Formats: sequence, structure tokens, C-alpha cells
Amino acid sequence: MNQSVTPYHHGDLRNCAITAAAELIETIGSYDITIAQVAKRVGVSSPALYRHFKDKDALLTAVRELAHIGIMEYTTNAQESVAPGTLAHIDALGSAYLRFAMDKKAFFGLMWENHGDADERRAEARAKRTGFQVLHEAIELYLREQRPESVENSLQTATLLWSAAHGIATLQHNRLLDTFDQNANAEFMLRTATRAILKVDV
Amino acid sequence: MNQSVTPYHHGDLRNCAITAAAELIETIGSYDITIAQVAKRVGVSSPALYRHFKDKDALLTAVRELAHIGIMEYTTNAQESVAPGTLAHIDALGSAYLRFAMDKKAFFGLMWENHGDADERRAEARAKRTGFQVLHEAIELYLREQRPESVENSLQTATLLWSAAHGIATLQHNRLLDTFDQNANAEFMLRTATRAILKVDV
DNA sequence: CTGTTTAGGTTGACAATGACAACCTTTCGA
DNA sequence: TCGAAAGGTTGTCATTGTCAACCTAAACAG
Repeated sequence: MNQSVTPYHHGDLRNCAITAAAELIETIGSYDITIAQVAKRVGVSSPALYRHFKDKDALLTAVRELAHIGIMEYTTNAQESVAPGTLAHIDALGSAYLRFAMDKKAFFGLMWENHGDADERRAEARAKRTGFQVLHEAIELYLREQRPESVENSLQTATLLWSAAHGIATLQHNRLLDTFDQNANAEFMLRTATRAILKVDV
Repeated sequence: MNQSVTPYHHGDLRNCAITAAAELIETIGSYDITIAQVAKRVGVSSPALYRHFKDKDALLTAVRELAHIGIMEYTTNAQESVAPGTLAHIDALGSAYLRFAMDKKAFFGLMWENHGDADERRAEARAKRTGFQVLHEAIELYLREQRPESVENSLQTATLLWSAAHGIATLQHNRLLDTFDQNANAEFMLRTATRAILKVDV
């Protein structure tokens, strides 16, 4: 015997569904997907997914986790070739953020949609805080070495810088940077903002 | 005779539908509304709305226009008590933006969703550019008087400042400012960013 | 006036979607 | 070995966006 074709129990449906959803989102370039599409892609009936996810939103929340991992990969890679605590380090983080926003448009959009129940929201907040931590530490290191008198403000500075990066990324995402300033260059803008906020002369 | 109750022809269904949708969005605090809800609120059958809007998205686009008008009201009010071209003027504009984002959460979220066809998109881009113009002019005036050597960069400065404001507003909107920095204060952050960005040569 | 066109309503139908209930089929532990 | 639980299936439902077919009031030409 040993036919072994498509066993009744999938074995890893939960994870397959998540990656299938992610792939789907990436290929159609929008996170407006349906349960049926995901089920079909993974070769299973729609209701099967409800054994693993409370509802559609729970599935999307899981995909959001993937997106967080993705952005972490971008920043980790960006950090490899820069000395910790330098301005270049901070630039690299920002640039990675912008690049992720453009490379993975649909994911980036999805990440900031916040539906989902309270638990899911808490988990996501934690993931985001972890990402933020990386920036915060880089800035703290930088300030400690370059402007020790400002080290106490590192948290506020990091929050502000993240806001700037997020604003630039979001506006670019919505094609508004071009609308406002035809020659706008997101990366250059962020570098400018970074220097301004860190109070460094260009 | 002269009953005159609910004439067959509504008379102004298009506009009523738009405001009904806006009210609905405001009361439920989310722009996830249905055609049926809007139709019911205005006392008409769902398909009636399709005589006035190509599809649901066209209705939402019309509501977005309302939102743009709303934000303009906020900024216009904010400008009344400040001298043009002062730092206070720029602060007032930013503060109005933040206030709108918090007061009208659902509207603010809706404004940056961009589905809709090309024409609708163009119209919205124009509306946004109009809003941006106000900030741009204030900044140009400010620079002309305070830092004439930087006037040529007014457009880039305005774009950057808008980005910062937008980032702060968006993060606050998603309750992420608190997540990153428990003591974060959006308005203070924006004032800080404003001062930093205005002092830099782009 | 009268009749016809047309704008703007109505009901009824449809497909797609999210979700659930009822049921069947493996897997696994006592 | 057998029964429960895990994890599938089909069938069904309400909601939603949307359309087609139809009706009715208003507007306007003759």
C-alpha cells in the first residue's frame, strides 16, 4: 500500500495557512483576501481553517506576526555592516524601515490595521515594542558617545524618530510624497529628519 | 389632502446619504459601514443609493471629501488667533492636525485608505495638496522672515514637517505612542520636531 | 392639456463571503 | 482494543455588494 497521497490530516495546517495567506497577500498586493482563497491555496475546505483560527481576523493577526518578523529581518540585515551606535547605524535602521514599507507594501499596510481582540492587540504591541527597542538602543548608544548630555532623552528621541520614519513611510506608501513635492526622496528626507532630531550638523 | 409625507422622490438623496454615512461612521467610531445601514438611516432602499454612487467606494470617497473639509475647518480655526508666518502659526496648524486625528478618529483613518478608481484618487490628491499648501505657505512666510537663506527649501521643509505630523498622528491613532513611551505627548513631540526641522538646512 | 421621456425610486434575485452545525475519519492514549 | 479527541468534510445560513426589472413622479414637447 503506502499510497500516502494527501493524508486526511494535513499535519501542519495552521502554519501552512499562515504562509499561504502571506503569499497570497504578496502576490495580489493587497491584504484583502478571503478565507476561501487561503483554503484553496492550501488544498483544504474553508471551514477547516476555523479549527486553527477563531476567525478571519485571527488568521490575519498571525500574518501580521510574519510581517513583524520580516521587518526584523530587514533591520537585522541592515545592522550587519555598520558600527553600533554610529549615525550610520541609525540611518541604516531607518532606511531598512523605508525599504520594507516599499518592498512589502501590502504587509506594511496590514501591520498598522488594528482590529482583533484585546489579546491579539497586546501581542502585537509587544512585537512592535521589540522592534522599537532596537532603534532605541542604537540611539541611546549614539547619544552616549556623541552627546552624553542628551542621553536622558533617548526614549523621547527614539519615539520622535520612529514617528518621523513612520510618517515618511506612510506618506510614501500612499503616494503622497510625490503629490506634495515631485522631487521628494524618502530616504534623503529621513536622513535630514534624523540629523535634525539628533541635532547634528549635516 | 396635502399629506406631503415622504414624497416618492427624495430630492437630495445624494447629499443626505453622504452625511448619513458620515454620522454613522462617527457614531460607531469606524468606517466599516454597510450600504444597507446608510440606506436605512436615510429611509430608503439600498439599491436607491446606486442611482447616486457607482459603488460603495464612491460613497466612501464622498465621505472622505467631507473629512477633508473637516480638517480644513480645524486648521482655519486654528489660524484665526495667530499671526501669519510665526512659529506659533506653524504650531497651531500642527496642533490642529493632531487634534483632528484624535477628535475624529474614524474620519482620520478613512482619509488615508486609498481604494477607489483613478479619478477619485486624483480628486483626493488635489484636496490633500490644498491642505498641504496651507502649511507650505505658513512655512515659507516663516522662513522668509526668520531664515531667508533657507526659503528655497520651504517645500522640502514643509513636506518633512507634514511627514512628522502625520507620523505622530498615526502612531497616536494606533495607540503606539503610549506603547513606546508611556509619557509621550503628541503635541509636545510635534513642537519639538517642528523646531528641530526648521533649524536645519535641507 | 396630454403623452412621453427620464430621473429616481421599489422589490426581487444573485454570487461571494464569513461563520457555524452536524457529521465523518484518522490518531492516540488508557 | 476501543473510545475520545483532533482535525478534516459537506451543508447551510445571514450578511453584503450589486444588478435587473419594474414602477412612479416630474419635466417637458407638441
